[in-house]
Amino acid sequence: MVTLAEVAQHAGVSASTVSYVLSGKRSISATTRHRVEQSIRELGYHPNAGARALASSRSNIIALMIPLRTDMYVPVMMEIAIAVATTARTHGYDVLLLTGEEGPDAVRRVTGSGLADAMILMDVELDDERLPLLRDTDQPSVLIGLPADTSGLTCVDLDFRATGALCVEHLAMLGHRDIAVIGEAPAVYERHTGFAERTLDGLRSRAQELGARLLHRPCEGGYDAMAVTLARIFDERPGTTGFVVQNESAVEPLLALLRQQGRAVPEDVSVVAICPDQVAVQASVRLTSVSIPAQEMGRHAVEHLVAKLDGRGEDEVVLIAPELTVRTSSGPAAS
Amino acid sequence: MVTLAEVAQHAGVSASTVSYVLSGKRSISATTRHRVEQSIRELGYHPNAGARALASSRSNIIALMIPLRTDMYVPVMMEIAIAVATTARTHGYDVLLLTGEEGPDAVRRVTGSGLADAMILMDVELDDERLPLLRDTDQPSVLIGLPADTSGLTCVDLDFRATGALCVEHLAMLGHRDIAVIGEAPAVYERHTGFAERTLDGLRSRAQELGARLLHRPCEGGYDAMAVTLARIFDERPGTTGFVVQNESAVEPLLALLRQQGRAVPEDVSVVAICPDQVAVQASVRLTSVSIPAQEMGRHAVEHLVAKLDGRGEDEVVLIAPELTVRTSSGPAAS
DNA sequence: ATGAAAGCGCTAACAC
DNA sequence: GTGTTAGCGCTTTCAT
Repeated sequence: MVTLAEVAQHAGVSASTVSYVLSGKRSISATTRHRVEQSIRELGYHPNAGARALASSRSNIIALMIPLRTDMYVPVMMEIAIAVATTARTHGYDVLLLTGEEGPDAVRRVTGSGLADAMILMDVELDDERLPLLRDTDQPSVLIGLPADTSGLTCVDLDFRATGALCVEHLAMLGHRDIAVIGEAPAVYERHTGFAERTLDGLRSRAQELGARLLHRPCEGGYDAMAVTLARIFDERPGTTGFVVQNESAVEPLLALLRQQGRAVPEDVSVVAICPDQVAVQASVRLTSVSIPAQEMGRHAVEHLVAKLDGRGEDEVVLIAPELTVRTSSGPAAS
Repeated sequence: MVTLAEVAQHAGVSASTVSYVLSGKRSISATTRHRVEQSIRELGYHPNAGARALASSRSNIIALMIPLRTDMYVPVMMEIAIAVATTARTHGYDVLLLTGEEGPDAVRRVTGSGLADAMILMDVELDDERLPLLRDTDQPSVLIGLPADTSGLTCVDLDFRATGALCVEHLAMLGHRDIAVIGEAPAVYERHTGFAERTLDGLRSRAQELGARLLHRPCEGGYDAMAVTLARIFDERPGTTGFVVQNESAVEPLLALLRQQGRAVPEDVSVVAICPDQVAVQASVRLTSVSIPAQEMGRHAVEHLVAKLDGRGEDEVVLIAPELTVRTSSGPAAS
């Protein structure tokens, strides 16, 4: 293993000079810099992470807590994780992957041990038990998702309320009066996941403003569950012509069932999905949808964190504006 | 920040005693152990990761390199990543998330800096450029996936050759003679991904042995691509009655298209999928499938790594035997 | 623009 | 069974 001292000796300078060449924290003459860089290359030197962390009390690591569950939005989580990792690298940080399993203890462990300089939490619940710890520590953090009380926290999320509103609006403008919402699995609502409730809020209030009738039904994924849900919906509201789907694993079953029942999309019923673009494009009908900006959220979270670590950056709530892409699953209501 | 020295003082013992209580590397009398543990709790002590890494030259971190691409098996990757993270925790390790982006440099950086004690590589290509580096270093590593030359390496993977054979066997036993294989996107084959080629090998050799005719077609995901591919297949081999699908995003489109063409599953055609169980169960027809044991692979990789780090554990190639679950998408060939 | 040297908090000989 | 102490490799004052 090559040490900084060896590099210093090889280059004929002192250890501190090598250190400063590396950090750029003080000016170095061009000649010595080049000599040092040359030695570094020749010897294949890599600074020791532990020593660096100990001396500087900076690990250059960002912790990312992902949910343990894989019942929901897996591709989105993955995309966020990848965006976090690649963005972090461009700022000189690595990413430590934590699962929700340890719960609040993970937060204590990471902040207490100096393993990471900052953390990003995904899958935040409305009243998340990790939040008090985050408020108590001076370690910067960013939530992806929105808890009930955001005071003293930085959050990044899609504006799900606006997303709900946008979906209803699109359908209402097309003349749809009876709109059904296919939601996430009941468990998601039971654990009060913020995005699901906020979407519902947006859907409901906008529907009321526009005089549309809304029927919301949570739905487990899959074909069978969707069949039951759909039957109930048409039972209660036979005149339903608009659908909003916020459940990836219900999308294709819904389309298949509608087809099977002889209801043409978009001639007889319109469908708007809230899902990643990939899902919307690959579905058997190209879906009008609001996409989930996974990459943007991940990138944003890291950049905010880096700003905080550099002493810039305030606490704030960033809500990303939803964008609805019209594809071929929505059209004017049959009259 | 609470240090080990402070704990020692508070407990009225020396620093080394505290250290040994923590590591269990020498016997401590019950009374001192309790006093120390008490102090640790009272003061809320957490060992400093950097200091520990420096002094012990062990970071207690395992690096996990995941592919940057998200065109394939995203839920599987996620499941592996989660299994790796949780298993690692049970052994006292944390997981550093690296994307393939940096390529071989990431390997150099991590081994060189002592950031991680070991690494797990996913998405290994047949002739992966990271392999020489792994062979050169004495840092333990495990590949999830199988390169062409496994000498000096430890690998864990589903036995895809046996998987292919098993699928053909199942269909052949049911009397199917003309079998079509819907594969991954062409790009996957072009980059010589090991699992895709090995599956194909298994399919082909077993088909030959059993006297079945095989038609292999790569396929981009999605409905439109699948429609084109399917048309071609029935064009070339009108008598096709068996399908093997190894492409998650082709599964549902295939089923929808078959339905649309009036080909009943499993009465007219049988379908066997190679995919996660979740996909097989949630599809519009419950699919006979060979599942991808993501959890098992992740767990296995970590446990092998931990064994190596503890001085146990040999290099070896672990091929997990495929299991085919019969569901309702396969049946006797129409005669 | 460069050097010397004092730690950072912990581990692991080495003593007893 | 416990204490003493010398580093681990780096950063960062304080000098010059």
